[in-house]
Amino acid sequence: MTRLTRDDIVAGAGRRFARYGYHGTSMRDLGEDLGILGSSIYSHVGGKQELLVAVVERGAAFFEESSRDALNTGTDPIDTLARLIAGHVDVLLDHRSEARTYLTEVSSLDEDERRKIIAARDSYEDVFVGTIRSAIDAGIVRDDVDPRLGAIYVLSVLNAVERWYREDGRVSRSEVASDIHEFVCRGLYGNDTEA
Amino acid sequence: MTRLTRDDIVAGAGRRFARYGYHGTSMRDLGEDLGILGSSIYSHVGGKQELLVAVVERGAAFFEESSRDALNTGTDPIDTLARLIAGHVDVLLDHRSEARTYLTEVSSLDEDERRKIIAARDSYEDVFVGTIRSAIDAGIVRDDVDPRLGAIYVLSVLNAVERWYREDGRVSRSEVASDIHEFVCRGLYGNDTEA
DNA sequence: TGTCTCCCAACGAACGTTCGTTTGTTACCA
DNA sequence: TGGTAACAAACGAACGTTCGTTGGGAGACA
Repeated sequence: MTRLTRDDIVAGAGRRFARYGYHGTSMRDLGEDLGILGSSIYSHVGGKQELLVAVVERGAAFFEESSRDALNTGTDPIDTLARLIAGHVDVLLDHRSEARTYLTEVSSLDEDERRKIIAARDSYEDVFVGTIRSAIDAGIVRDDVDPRLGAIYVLSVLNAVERWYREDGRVSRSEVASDIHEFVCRGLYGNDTEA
Repeated sequence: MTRLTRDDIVAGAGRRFARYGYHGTSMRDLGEDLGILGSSIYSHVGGKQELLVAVVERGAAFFEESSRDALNTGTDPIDTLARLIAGHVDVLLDHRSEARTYLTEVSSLDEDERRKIIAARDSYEDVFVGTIRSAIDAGIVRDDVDPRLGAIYVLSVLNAVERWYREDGRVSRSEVASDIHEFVCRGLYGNDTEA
């Protein structure tokens, strides 16, 4: 029976929040997962809301880091978009609990923290918008695409991945990423394109 | 102060569940929305879980009806897909509370009901899968599209609409539907196609 | 090396509150 | 006058949280 660290508690909270939601999780439930009493959690953390903040901020940081990497290493708009997509899928599947909680429990955050997270989410979305806009300017993406709507569509497809992807399935995560990239670029019709 | 019907209660519950989630809603909260005491709700309904079931089943019925209409009136796979998309957007925006609760609170349902709803959701998805498969057979959709994945992508874009669409915005819901149709068919590149 | 002290994760009981729900009563409308 | 929507009070259970206590491990000193 080893002793737990604050990180253990936050990780456990993430798993619970992701599966049952913030309001569907009690401190005693969480303690049981961790093998301690609910009250013992307060040796590590100020309260339940503080746990949610910690989980959500971890999730936000993963996405932010991913988009920064894509912007730094992308050679052109479409390459950047491919990196954004692959990075998003990786974050989603490498950090499922934090990612899911980040995506679904924003409304359970207290006012101030919620504003911060919404701002972070908006600026992450802006990276997609800017990349698509650049691709339009470069003549790669058709010019009747609204960059903002396009970004929303791409992120909609991406965020849903976590809900249907099975780790033990016969399709790897990099295949998922490239399949999504192909879908959002070529669509269902997918006539040949020179890009 | 008119007296309320069971439908009023279910509608109010839908609004609360959609905004704050099932576990984030108390019977007293709900009563306050309706102008009565929380305990008075029990004059209309057996309990909280029964309210969730009623809301979710309404949501499921709307989607089921929409897909049936599309199948009955669609002239060809792509026309059917367009109708499925427009119908989905209409359900989402005409019945936001029920639709959102249906999409997000399945995990709060008791075992038996949850299984029923998941089955309903799967058979709704199957309509999209079948339509895409038909479109592949007809040579309209490229044959390297996995119909199941394609359906998931399309539904991912659709289900997200409710989260960003603003009724007072400058874009109508039918414009949303046709824009999404164009996106999922042609993608971002969107080279011309004869369809 | 032995022992002593301090630390702190974890306990277990209890706090006040809120939860979903039950019950008996009231007051209105058909 | 019968039926019932709504009230008001109360139930036990569960909630997030507090608090005094405990017990075992790490470092200091002899």
